[in-house]
Amino acid sequence: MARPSDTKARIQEVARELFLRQGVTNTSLRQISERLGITKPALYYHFDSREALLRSVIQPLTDDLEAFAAARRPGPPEDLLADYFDLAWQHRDVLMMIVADLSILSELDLVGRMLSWRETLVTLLIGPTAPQRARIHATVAVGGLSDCIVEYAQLPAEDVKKAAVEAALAALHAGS
Amino acid sequence: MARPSDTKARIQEVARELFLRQGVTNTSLRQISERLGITKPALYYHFDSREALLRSVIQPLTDDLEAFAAARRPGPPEDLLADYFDLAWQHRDVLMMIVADLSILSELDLVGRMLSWRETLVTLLIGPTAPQRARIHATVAVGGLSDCIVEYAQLPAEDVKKAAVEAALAALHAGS
DNA sequence: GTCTATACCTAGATAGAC
DNA sequence: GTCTATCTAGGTATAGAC
Repeated sequence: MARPSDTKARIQEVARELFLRQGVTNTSLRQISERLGITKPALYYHFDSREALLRSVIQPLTDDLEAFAAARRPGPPEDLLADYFDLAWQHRDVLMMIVADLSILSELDLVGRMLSWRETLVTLLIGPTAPQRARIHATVAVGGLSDCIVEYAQLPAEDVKKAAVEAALAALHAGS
Repeated sequence: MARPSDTKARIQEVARELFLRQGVTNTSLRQISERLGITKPALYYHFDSREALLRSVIQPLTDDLEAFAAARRPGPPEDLLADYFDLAWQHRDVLMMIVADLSILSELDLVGRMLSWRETLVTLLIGPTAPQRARIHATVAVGGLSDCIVEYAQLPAEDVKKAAVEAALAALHAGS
């Protein structure tokens, strides 16, 4: 056991679990280390800082969002919204963690990237020259859709997806 | 000047300003006291704890939400959504503060009350017996509307209100 | 290469003098 | 009503033993 760097993976697992269950701010390095039966400073051998540890927990989500924004081409809004839903749904646990403590976005300098991903999605939905009214409609669509991910995380994915995407589409096309 | 308890009001002002500008978590009692030219323990004469101080900053919003939920009767969704928009818009600075650090909701035991207000609004919109699909539509509507308050807080209220309410209405009635 | 012991800082909070 | 002094708990980080 404990092939050399099992420990690093075990730290990530425990950190992820505690971050999810009791929030990022309310989880101390001491708790994590005690849970593992090692001392606090031992964590620093594997991670440069608490921030680096947190970053590693969030990375799967940011990687996927980055790839989505980079690879996506304009297309039918229903497909874009559905694919965005699927991506977010896959990472709904980490999303809930972030929503519960949005200050981690600024801590990790993720605010800009988040805005840029959202901007990309909105532009894919309504095009680059749309007026502000359409932009607000798109914000209701994307924002409302995202809220459903977190709010109905424990329901069957397909039910939530169908209803949420149709509502988002309606918001997008409001008054046209 | 400094009628005896000016100081309490001055503390609130400074705390509010710092909480808004740099976030609740990132604002210490030391910063607040230094800004006022008094010492940290002096704050404790006026407020029992940091939490009590934070609570007093948020209170105008919670009072208004409480009154809204208590007094409102079912009516046309466009009126309900418009009135809810107005109320939230009035308190958009405090709302941004909360959104930037949602963990303060659980710190102040406000999660339950928030859910209950939202529940009340949803029920006013779609009635008490509506199926889950309608409930999800309403969540997109209310969630998307709220997102716009925070995202477009610096634009003219009327422009945002018109576009956001019409998109929320469309989401609410999607597929019917 | 892996972890322990330890140092040091800042936070919120309290006691008691003035 | 405000101050000095101090406490405790937690945080990050380093030096060095094994």
